[in-house]
Amino acid sequence: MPKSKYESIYKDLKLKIESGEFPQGELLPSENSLIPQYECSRNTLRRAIARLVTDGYVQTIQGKGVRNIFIPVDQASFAIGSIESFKESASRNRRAGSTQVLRFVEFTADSRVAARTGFSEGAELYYIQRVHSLDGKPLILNHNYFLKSAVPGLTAEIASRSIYEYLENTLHMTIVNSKRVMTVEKITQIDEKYLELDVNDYNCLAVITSHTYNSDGVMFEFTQSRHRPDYFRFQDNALRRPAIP
Amino acid sequence: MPKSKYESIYKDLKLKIESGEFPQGELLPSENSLIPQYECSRNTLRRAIARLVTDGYVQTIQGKGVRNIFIPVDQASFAIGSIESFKESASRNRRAGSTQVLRFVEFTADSRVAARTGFSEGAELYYIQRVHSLDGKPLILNHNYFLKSAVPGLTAEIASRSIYEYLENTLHMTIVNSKRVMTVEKITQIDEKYLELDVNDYNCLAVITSHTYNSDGVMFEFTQSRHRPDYFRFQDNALRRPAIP
DNA sequence: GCCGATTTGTCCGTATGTATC
DNA sequence: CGATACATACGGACAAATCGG
Repeated sequence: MPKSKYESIYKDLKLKIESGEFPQGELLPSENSLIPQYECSRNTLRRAIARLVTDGYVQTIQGKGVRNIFIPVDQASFAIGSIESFKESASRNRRAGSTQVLRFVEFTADSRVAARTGFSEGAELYYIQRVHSLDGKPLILNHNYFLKSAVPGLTAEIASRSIYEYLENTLHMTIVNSKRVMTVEKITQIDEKYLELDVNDYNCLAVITSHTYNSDGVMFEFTQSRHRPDYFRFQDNALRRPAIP
Repeated sequence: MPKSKYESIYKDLKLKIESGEFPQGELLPSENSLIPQYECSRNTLRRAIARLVTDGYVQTIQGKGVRNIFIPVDQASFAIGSIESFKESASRNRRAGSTQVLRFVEFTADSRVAARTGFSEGAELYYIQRVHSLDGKPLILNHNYFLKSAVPGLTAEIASRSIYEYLENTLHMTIVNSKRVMTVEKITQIDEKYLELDVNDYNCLAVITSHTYNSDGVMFEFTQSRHRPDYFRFQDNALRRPAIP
């Protein structure tokens, strides 16, 4: 049940590209030939194609056509540019994911926490510490801070399944925007313990710090994800020129 | 001399947001009030705003308005989601950047190189090894492979300044798309030497591997960038729902 | 080099839907 | 409920780039 026409066209084209229906490296059928197939206006088709561009699936070339530059990636990876929960990543990569909740506390942000997370001082927060494992191997240590007023009723039980599923399906919250910063940091004793690392092997890990906003423009989540370096792999598709359509 | 109307509107709004002309966390003037100011159609204005959304500058909320969620970042960082040369990053962060060319060779891709880079076997390539420094401190060790047929006339002298400047201003090539993968790897002796690292300190670094395409859809560059971990910082802005407008 | 056909890029005006207040 | 604001969709016009004759 796609909400909009351009989205269903986008999904259909994406599927056809992934399945190899369009030859790799070649041009897709022209706009004018696709428009009657989808029974849509030119703008609507172009919108669908614009999304394929930002996905890195195709490249438009003025005067020539739309080139299919899709390359399948078989390795497990996390996507950049889109927000994905661990559970979604696991299922996309067809792996068995599991989550263990180490800590679940409610507290009030003091000045130190406020400065670090971006929440205001005095805000009521949940702090959740979790380990995500794939095929039984611990890969990610997560430190989550959620704004209680925006995410009421969170429990350790929910945290052990999927917080995002709860936010979207139960609270009907719309997650929109996430500002993320990636860095590399030294491992701590906590990392060593829960990610089963050995300092003599890797002595640092990949850290992703994110501020996430809901559709009301409220920052409701601050998270630090600490990734095992040997299983960390982030993908990105960067555009130099246009960016939108 | 902005090429298009929507781009100049985008730049103007972006500037006004950065300069604090619109209050932080508040709504921007509505579309209908901005349209007469820019003397444009609604579509054109919405296109400009859509780019601000992907930049993480604003968030549109149906029925309410467009919220300014811009937060200035003062730390030096590299942008994800857009392609930027080292020289551009340095100047954006107002730092003194310098580049040292360690190796500059021309060779033919054998099967091993072809498999690793994605170029076809037998392709004529440039291989360039460079160190980028900021304020005299070596930060990035770059291994570049360029397709000779697409990037003719490259010299070590050009490589010591800016290859992208040469590509765009002299060869008039349009760089469009770059697929990137970020990982964390152990440091090698080469890294240790040129990035002045100490294995007893950090024993790994951030690696960004990228395949870059020009406007003809030709992959003309394969690059591996190895970043000093203590100065590595990548920013990203992720969108969960739409992606385009 | 020119010209015309094709193809993508930009821009406009309008109508309708949907969410917020 | 009506007014406001953003979201989707359509159709048309012209510009710019590419390609073949």
